[in-house]
Amino acid sequence: MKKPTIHDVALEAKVTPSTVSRVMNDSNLVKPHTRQRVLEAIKNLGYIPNNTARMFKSGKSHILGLVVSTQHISELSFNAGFQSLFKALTVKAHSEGYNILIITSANADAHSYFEVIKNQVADGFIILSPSANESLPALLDEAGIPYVFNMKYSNKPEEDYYVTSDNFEGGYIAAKYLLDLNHTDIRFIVGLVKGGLMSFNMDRIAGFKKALDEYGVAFSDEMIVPIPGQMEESYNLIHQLFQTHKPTALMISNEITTVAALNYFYDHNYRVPQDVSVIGFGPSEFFRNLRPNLTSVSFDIAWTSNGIVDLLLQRIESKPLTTERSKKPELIIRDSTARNHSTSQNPYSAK
Amino acid sequence: MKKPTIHDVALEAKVTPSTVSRVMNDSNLVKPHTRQRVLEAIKNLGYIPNNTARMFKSGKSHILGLVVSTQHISELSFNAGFQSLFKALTVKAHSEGYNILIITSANADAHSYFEVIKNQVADGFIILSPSANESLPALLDEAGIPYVFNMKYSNKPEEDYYVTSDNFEGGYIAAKYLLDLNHTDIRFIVGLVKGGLMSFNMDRIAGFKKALDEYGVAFSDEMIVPIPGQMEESYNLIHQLFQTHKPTALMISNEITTVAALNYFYDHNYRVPQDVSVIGFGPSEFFRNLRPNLTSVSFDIAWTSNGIVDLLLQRIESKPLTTERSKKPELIIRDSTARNHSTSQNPYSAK
DNA sequence: CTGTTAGCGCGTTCAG
DNA sequence: CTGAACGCGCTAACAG
Repeated sequence: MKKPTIHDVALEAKVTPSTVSRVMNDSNLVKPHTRQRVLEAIKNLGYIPNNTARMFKSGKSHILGLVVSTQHISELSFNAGFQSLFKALTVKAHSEGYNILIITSANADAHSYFEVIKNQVADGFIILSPSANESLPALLDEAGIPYVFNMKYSNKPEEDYYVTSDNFEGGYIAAKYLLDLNHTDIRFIVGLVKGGLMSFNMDRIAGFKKALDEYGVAFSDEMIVPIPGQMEESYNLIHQLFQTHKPTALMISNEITTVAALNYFYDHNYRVPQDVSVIGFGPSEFFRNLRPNLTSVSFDIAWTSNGIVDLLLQRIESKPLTTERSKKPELIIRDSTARNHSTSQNPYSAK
Repeated sequence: MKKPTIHDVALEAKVTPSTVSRVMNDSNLVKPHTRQRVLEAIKNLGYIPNNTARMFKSGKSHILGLVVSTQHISELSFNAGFQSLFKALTVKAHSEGYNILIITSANADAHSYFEVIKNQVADGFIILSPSANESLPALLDEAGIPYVFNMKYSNKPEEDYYVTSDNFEGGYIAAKYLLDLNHTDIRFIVGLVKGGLMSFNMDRIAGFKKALDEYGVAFSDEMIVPIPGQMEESYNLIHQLFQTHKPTALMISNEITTVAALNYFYDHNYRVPQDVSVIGFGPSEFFRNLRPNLTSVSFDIAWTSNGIVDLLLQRIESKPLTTERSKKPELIIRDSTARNHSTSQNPYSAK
């Protein structure tokens, strides 16, 4: 009835548990004949080693905790970036002999995150899009828990464990391309988490500003449109935006809002790109499968994911940290962007 | 340097490990003053209990293994059903005090699955869309490993642990609605896994046939169009299909192919629903956010997910199995279906 | 209320 | 090549 242990196998095979252990771990210190007997006993009893005990004994779980906010989980649909990340992390972890444990926390403050994390079994943690404040790394460091973020976290990158796309560059190349197409009346729609901007959006905005600056176009706060929600809320806010003033070009920092915008344009007979140019941010495959095909700043999420896992494993194994932290994205030009022929200027940024 | 153990805390607080353990587990058998001392020692040393040891001791991991094929993982984008399931399972498991461990297997045969599963730490397993053959339940049962599938698995439901949507009903109501709209030239596109039909698609097809039968429309094999692939392959096969013969209505059993079909129609100026009616299968939110809004057979994935977790926990805790195994889906009528005015008949099913 | 004792299942010494 | 002995960190049973 009860599950057989290594001891039961030992009795059955007329050896000691040590020998069974050696067989289980492919030690070559076992005579073929003995091994044979043990193997048979294992089969007879249907013995399955207690993995918890093995973890306990070895001190390694071969599990990586993937920490995501419940908000993030609930945004899974149409959130192509998260999907790709999740997929690539899983595949990479698996190829390194690790499994992914999903850990969610309803509250995203540093203390809640830490509480949840420290009660988990994992060799290290991948923390996605932390909106927790800056004390989280300190808590984790103090507890000796290895972790890696998927974005810059503090303002001191040299103390920071993360692997990310170069978001500054992303904002920059998107804006530059639109400016080249004679757009100046641009809106940059960025997601909000709990009312605040994530670091990656701040970086994209900085890149956006740099491009404007290079082209002598004045920046104004109205160009940044924060969208604090999901599909429906995004849709409504796009509606509101276009009721007030129709920009000639949109940069949209998250995929859900991008879909919402395209749906809005479809429903209201705005033509993309004739009436409005649109640039998305995220994994290329996603935008290729939208209609119209979307010009997008394309992040190499497989690269990021591999880097995150590599860096984390280096930390876990106390090896030198050789992983590159950042990679430049690429602008993929498709059918959603066109030259601006109107004279429409950002009404707010008139010099 | 080394992480402090319960023993170190005991020394620091001048008590025994048992007392520390009591404090950690909120036992009320500790004098407030002693508790205070222990709590301080814990804080001073930054003590974090060894979760592996706790798991080992208690024999429970509070982890549910989610077994998915690597193929499934790689189809994550646009696979709304899987996304919803994943999300809802995570949320539900979390609300029950469990975490989800992602387990993937490149090979989907029963033996590979079993090998992977038995080397994992989890109290039970949720096995998604198993394409493994029927021996998997037997292997699991023999090893005493609790599991639940997300679809009927064997042909003996009474021996089967699963919670699913009623797929027969799904196929039936979709076909019936199209028949009511005067469509007879219908194609039912179903996904293929490793060249075979999953049980849920077989059920949907059976429902489809029943409706045809009720309306006196002859079934022919050509009405079932297997699509063995992802976005691009789906797109090409839709193209091929419409080159050969244009049906007046499409039922599409998976979301990726649905998107591919809509993209194909967009690219080739087919109007939905004027030129072709389309019904999707999956979670409602997904189809509501497509353009045109898609009529769909809507599965209550939250219900299914909750049921899967409930049933699994009942098995884990050896409680009576009270969970319902199946729920009828609902047909949500939106903008992608219209009455057929042509006289086009399924050329293969002419009586 | 607190301490003592014992053991979960396994792997790794160290002897032989 | 195999066995005996020990301990990983924690908790539960039993004493006191």
